[in-house]
Amino acid sequence: MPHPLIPVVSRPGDEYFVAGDVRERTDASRNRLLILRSAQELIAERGVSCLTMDALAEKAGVGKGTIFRRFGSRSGLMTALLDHSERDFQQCLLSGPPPLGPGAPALERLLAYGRAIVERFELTGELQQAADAQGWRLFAVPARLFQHQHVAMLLRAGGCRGDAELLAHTLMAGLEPRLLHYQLKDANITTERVVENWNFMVRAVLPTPP
Amino acid sequence: MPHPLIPVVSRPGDEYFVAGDVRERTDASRNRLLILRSAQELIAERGVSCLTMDALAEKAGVGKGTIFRRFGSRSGLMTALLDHSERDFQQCLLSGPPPLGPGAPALERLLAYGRAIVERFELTGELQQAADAQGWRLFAVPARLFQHQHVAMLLRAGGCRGDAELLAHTLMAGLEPRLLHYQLKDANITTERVVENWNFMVRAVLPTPP
DNA sequence: AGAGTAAACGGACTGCAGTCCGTTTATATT
DNA sequence: AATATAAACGGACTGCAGTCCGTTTACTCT
Repeated sequence: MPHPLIPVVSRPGDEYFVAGDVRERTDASRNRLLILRSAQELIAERGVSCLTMDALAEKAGVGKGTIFRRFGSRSGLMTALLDHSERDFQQCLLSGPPPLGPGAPALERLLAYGRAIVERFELTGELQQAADAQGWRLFAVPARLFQHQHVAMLLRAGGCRGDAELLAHTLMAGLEPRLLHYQLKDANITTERVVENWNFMVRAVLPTPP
Repeated sequence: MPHPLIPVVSRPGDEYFVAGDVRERTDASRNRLLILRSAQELIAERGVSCLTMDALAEKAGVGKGTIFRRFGSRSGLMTALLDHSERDFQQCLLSGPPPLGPGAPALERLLAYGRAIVERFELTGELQQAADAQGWRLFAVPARLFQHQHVAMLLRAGGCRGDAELLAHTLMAGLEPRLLHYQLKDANITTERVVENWNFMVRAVLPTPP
């Protein structure tokens, strides 16, 4: 089902394409860029929700089949559009400056993580929601798995006594794009309050420092 | 936008229809039952994901417009199908036997709530996910608001020191159908482990009893 | 360079959710 | 019983995601 050339986001350092050696044909590469660039333009003009695959195909000057061959689905396309931002973010977690990156205590890093996610939502939330769609395999997506591992690791490093793997799921569920959208856009809850709540949860779950 | 006759689930005791006095026309009522019954049959035969609105219209012997007039959307229909189960559940929370209902300490009631949600997922999870669809107004739905209020109330009653309203969101996010589906069906995590994790979170968030 | 081939292409086609609007009908009123 | 009217009805229609498959094309091998 996953086409070998569908772009993915796993860890920084991974190659952009799943299939190891196969080189991307030049026409394929040209069209990929055309499609992504056109998509960004259309989104800039009319917003994510107005982006139809037909319109995109026309604007990019390619057949609709080409888009689907490459990105698999509308949400696959959105995922690809998020790719750069996601890689940057992963890079920050892995080797950026503390407290987001390594070098700070686990607790601090978790707090920074929550704030970063909320702030990132302000920028890319609409895309994130569109990338969600169809969602019950959302959790098996590389970007998601990476972040889950990261949070679970920090929880363990912080000396958490619970089930780090599941706790990471639960905590992260509180930062889901859909929930953030509801809280920030519909329920008029401030960013700061959301971040504070995350901080509270994290502290509640980690043992209090001596 | 919400049609006056769209069935909702708010609190037990509310009337089934939003509009106060307007009586449902007899043909409307007959068709509503026809549609719901046919939907249940089709789902029993082929599963939720195979239920198309066209097939349903044909089986129920009504026009497709009639279905949409009444239920608004596919997920509205699913919500209506969940209605009974939801009402029963709400009833249990409000006036059932402890620890789910009143009479037990807040902590116990929260633990029971988590277990009940997970167990309910086993029965109605597929429907819940279908009712989700399109979801970023999911959180404004009556059934959801009710449960949110309930959990927030228990958190306050339990002496929680954080932001009860937001904590309720976050905790409940860990019991979302999509996440449960991933954990229980895809990741092969046991029910018991999920429940244990909920218990851990709830205990972490409430002050330890003396 | 020329042939062979695997991959990419494109756009007509399918299936489904959701809309629109002219028609029908249940109920209230006289 | 006849009339009025607001509500309900139904199915053709639209728009969009996603598929299919015959055609084209970029590379490889000789």
